Amino acid sequence: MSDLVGTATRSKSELAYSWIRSRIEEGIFVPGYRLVLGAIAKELHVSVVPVREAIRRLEAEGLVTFERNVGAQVAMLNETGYVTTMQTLSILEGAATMLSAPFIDANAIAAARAVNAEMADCLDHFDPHRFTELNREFHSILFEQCPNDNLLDLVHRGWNSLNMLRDSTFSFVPGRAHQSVVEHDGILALIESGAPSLEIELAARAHRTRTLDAFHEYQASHKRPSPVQP
Amino acid sequence: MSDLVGTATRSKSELAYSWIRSRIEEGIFVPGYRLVLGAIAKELHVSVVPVREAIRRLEAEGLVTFERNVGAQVAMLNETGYVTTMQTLSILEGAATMLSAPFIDANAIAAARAVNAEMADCLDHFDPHRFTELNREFHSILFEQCPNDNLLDLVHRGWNSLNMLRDSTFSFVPGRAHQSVVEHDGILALIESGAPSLEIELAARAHRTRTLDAFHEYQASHKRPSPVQP
DNA sequence: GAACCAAAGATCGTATATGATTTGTTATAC
DNA sequence: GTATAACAAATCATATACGATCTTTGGTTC
Repeated sequence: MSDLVGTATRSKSELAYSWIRSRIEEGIFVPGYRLVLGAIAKELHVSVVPVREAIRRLEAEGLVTFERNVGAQVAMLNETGYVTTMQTLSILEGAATMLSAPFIDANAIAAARAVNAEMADCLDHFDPHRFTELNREFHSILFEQCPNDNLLDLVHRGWNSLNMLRDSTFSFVPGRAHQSVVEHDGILALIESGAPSLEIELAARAHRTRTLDAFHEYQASHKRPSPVQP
Repeated sequence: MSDLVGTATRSKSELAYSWIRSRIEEGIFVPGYRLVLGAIAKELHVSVVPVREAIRRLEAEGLVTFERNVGAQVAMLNETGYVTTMQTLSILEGAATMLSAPFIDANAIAAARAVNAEMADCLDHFDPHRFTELNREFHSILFEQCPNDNLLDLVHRGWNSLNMLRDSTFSFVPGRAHQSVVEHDGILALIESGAPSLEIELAARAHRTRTLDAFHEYQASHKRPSPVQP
């Protein structure tokens, strides 16, 4: 409705796609939630065909799992899935940071520092939701100039999958969050100083790897509640 | 038909998917070839719905491009697409090699060396097709043990896209092919010697990067024929 | 009471049909 | 001869309908 100069008419499949996707991102459709074609179709006043197409697209992007003759549900990463995705992200983000570094100017660095400072504030005022948001923004600034679109695409895909656990219980674990803020500053300083690309890459990668380690510690001390299964 | 103990009954969508895909891989559907839903459906004696689904899946995998109300065609990588994909592959394959290294035993190394030797033979007997095949096999042996499935998946996806140019004119350029054989040996030696993981990763990545450089040189000297547009 | 079987219900998979959009073609004006 | 407009053909997008498959429920047997 509030489309500015958007596409003339959005396809029904497109509509279903963005509708489901935003529901997932907003946490309304939690991991494990069953996506029933007919129900969604009825809700959106379209037939099942475009809904089916939308769901398969979401499946390809890793947000949804689909089983033949059984149906679709919002993806639930098991622990190994989480670990491998984080590991892959450490590789991809490291490389993306390295490739972006030469194109990041003083303005971008200043903007990133500002975001990072606000993240620190969030820690004081205990605002996990905003913190997660800012974290994403920080990475966007960092990668916006990456000359390899293909690589960026894979990074976003990884973020998608990880959003499955975006219950902000973990991403705001004080220890991890604080570490994140500090290391962000470190990476920015490296870029600013014109450090060798490999050094930048390894720093960025190590950051993500330490986040993964923090996740493991967190797992060990807290039992995660099992996801809702409506 | 010659399914051994395959799925009870393959879905039509699955059928269409693998049919189109193999046609692309065999070079029957060349880059730029238009994929008309109705025509394929008729050919396979199915309706357009599963064909449409197959095509959108291929689109998600990067083998096909699709435009609303216009149709699908086999993807054509432009030069920047090729470069970015190669760059991404250098990163992914490097990391995969590093992660696999600890799990590659003497048998696997021997097998890889044998494949590599046959690749050298192919150079003498000028057998580009077999060479490409062996190259893939070599990489399979190298990555089979990678503990990160997610990463492997991305590598395969990259290979898919690159297959678009699998006209074997380039992959068999003598200089590049010979270099490839030599460097494969180098990587195997590194793994065998128990070199640090970072060293292994960088070697593997550098190999792919040099392949990309070779591509550029090749481009400079040979004008690629523009893809067929039926 | 537990295990098994059968029938009902829910949901998916696909064929067919029709409306919507794009592309190609022909005729007319200048 | 070129450009434009109207029309025709091709193709895509989606609704509807029905058969296929899985899941669940209720009953029966041991």
